[in-house]
Amino acid sequence: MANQIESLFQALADPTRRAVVEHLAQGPASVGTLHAPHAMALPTFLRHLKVLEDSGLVQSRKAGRVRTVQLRPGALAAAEDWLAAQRTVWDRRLDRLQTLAEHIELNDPTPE
Amino acid sequence: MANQIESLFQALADPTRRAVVEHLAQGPASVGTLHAPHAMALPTFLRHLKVLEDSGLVQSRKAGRVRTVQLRPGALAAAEDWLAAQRTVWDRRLDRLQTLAEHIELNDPTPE
DNA sequence: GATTTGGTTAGCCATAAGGCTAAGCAATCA
DNA sequence: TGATTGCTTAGCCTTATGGCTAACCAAATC
Repeated sequence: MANQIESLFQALADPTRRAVVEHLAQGPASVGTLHAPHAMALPTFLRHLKVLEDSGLVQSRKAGRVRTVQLRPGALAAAEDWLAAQRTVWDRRLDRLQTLAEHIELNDPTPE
Repeated sequence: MANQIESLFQALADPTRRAVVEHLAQGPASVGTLHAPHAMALPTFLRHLKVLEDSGLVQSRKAGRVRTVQLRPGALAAAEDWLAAQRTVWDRRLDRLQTLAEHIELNDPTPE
């Protein structure tokens, strides 16, 4: 599951792949359709799709000679959870600092 | 600020860097402290810190010979927002499909 | 049944990313 | 002031990543 997060962020780190995710948020699409707006060779694009699929963000199946790709519901959850978790701890800490500052006028948060 | 998202996900794509973020969520720390749990040479580790700092996730300043690093509040927001946005469109779509399915008995969208 | 179409596989190339050692430098400490 | 500590810089190496072309295969089409 830690490896899940790994490949998730990895997959989302590339602009082409994020664009594909955004496109797919509107609904499933064929490889060709997804490829069209991207100025790169199909094989190159296909590898991006593979990364997305390996990360679990996307799934696809082939009907005839057309492969249709769609988002996998819930796939973003892991990433969102991680981010939320960080922010939670963090915010709580900032609250504490804030409280502290109100007491001792710490206007230059020199740490540790 | 699309480039913001870019470097954000990029920064979070590496396990060492995510670990540093998790560590820093507990509070600011010196370079040495942050480095300790990681089995890699300091210079290597320093470059991870640089990536984090360049992405805006982290900031640091030097007092004497010690550099202290801390999280930048709100830095994760862009990433969270992007994820939330995708999920929103997506979920709405799935709702529509659900509705559709109730009408026409589309009971197996199972791919793979 | 030949040709197009949509995707796939294989292989090559250049750059980026992540790792290392060695050496340097400024602030402390003995 | 000399040694130690905490980082920093420079440079090198290896692998991963993102891009390409060429050739191929199977499903539609003509």
